[in-house]
Amino acid sequence: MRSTAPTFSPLYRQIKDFLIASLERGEWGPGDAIPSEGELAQRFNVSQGTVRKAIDEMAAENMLVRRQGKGTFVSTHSDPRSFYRFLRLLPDDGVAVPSVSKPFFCEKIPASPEVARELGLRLGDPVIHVKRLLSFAGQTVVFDQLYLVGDLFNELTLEALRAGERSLYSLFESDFGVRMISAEERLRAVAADAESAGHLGVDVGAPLLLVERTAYTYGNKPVEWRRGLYCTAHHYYRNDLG
Amino acid sequence: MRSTAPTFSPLYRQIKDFLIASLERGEWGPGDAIPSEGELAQRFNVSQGTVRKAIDEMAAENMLVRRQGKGTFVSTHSDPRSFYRFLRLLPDDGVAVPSVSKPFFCEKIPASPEVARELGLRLGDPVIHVKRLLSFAGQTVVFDQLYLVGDLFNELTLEALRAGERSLYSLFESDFGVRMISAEERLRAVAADAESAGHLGVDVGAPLLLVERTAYTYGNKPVEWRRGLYCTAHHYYRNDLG
DNA sequence: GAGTGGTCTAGACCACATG
DNA sequence: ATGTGGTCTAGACCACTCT
Repeated sequence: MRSTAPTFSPLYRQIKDFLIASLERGEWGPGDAIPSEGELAQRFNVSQGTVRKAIDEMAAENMLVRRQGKGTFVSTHSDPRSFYRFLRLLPDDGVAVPSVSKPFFCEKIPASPEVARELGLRLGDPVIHVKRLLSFAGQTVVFDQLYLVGDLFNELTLEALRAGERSLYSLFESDFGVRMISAEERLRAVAADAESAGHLGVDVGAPLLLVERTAYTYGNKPVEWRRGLYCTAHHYYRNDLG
Repeated sequence: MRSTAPTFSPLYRQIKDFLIASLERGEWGPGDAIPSEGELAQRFNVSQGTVRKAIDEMAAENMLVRRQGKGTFVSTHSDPRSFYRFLRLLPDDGVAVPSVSKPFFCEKIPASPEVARELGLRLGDPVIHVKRLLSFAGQTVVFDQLYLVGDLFNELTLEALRAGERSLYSLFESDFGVRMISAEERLRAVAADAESAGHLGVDVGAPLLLVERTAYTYGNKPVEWRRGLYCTAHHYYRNDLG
């Protein structure tokens, strides 16, 4: 790891970058343990403290999860305690409830100007358009429209989406090897149009929370753009300003 | 340090707690430099690395700001680069613009059930009720109603609120010694009522973004509850899911 | 040059999980 | 008993800022 050439990034950051690249290559799958700090230190010829600092940063960014006595593990969307953190909607009483996803539309289309811009594609590049509803306790609360980079989700079908009880991101991770690491959301209040009103069981013109999300995988590469309409009559979007 | 159970907290955490208590006591004011890592290490009879870890955590929580070569400083809401991070509203083009706050109402009232619950007060305890408008580029975009713990903001008047160009939190910090450290927000889409519609220049029933915020000072003590109505016709609420 | 935070090392010991 | 992450030390040197 020590390089003779003049380099401007500290050792622990080079190690972090190497580990991220390894994750990207799929060297260790979601839920797997990565090598111990001691072993990595030997492998890179650095002290354990240096490896530790690299892993600390990655854990802070939710790419890895440390568990004392057991090891360090690759985060996974299947594990609620580590990677189930993108849905911020809670019922009024604040008590989280399992959600049920009901996809009902899936089609490959050419990217519109808006979608192309948000996903960093060229106009007309293939994207997968998905529509789904989300329910809490039997009540439909969210109408989502997803646009996925076509090259990465080539064989995605409605049947595949409907299989299993997993979250979408968990499915993307296990079936397509695409892991969502971070996302940026833009929120607005809008009036319900006819389609949304029908899906959510509200009147046309009723206020809905519009949530537009761009989701990124390793290297801040955008892979999903999503437009969700949330009915906030009995639920709210929670945000912690840390 | 703890008494409920024989659970021991690590050294660096005890040091962190001590530093937080010092900040709470006002030992170092906002913007001041705290003692250097070396000096603190001597003072506590620990190694510099242990002090460092305590400060690292506090910097990650935005209580302190490190500046290489200069020192470590107490965060302040007056400094845009460190503590001006609670307003998440941006114009559609994404380019931040300075905001102008126009308070127009300030009155001491007894806490309603809702306010008492959110602020951890008893029903009827004194709170300060403030109303203000926020503008971007001459356009009124936010109608805020604040409820402040009365004991901490005893002499707050409309004149004081109007003095200066500072943000409210900057004023609270310098004039009342109350520093907002973290906050929790709950967002909903609602229809504009008559008062809000008038202030924001929209029709009654137009969709508005309702943002309810509880803000906390040191020790997670709630000191402000706020209900804001955002007109999101040309602005959006930005949220990063890290 | 003096003082600060930032990186890195080598080694010790503690706390937790598992066989 | 062994292996893992978590804490702590003492000291070295680097990078940045100011005088």
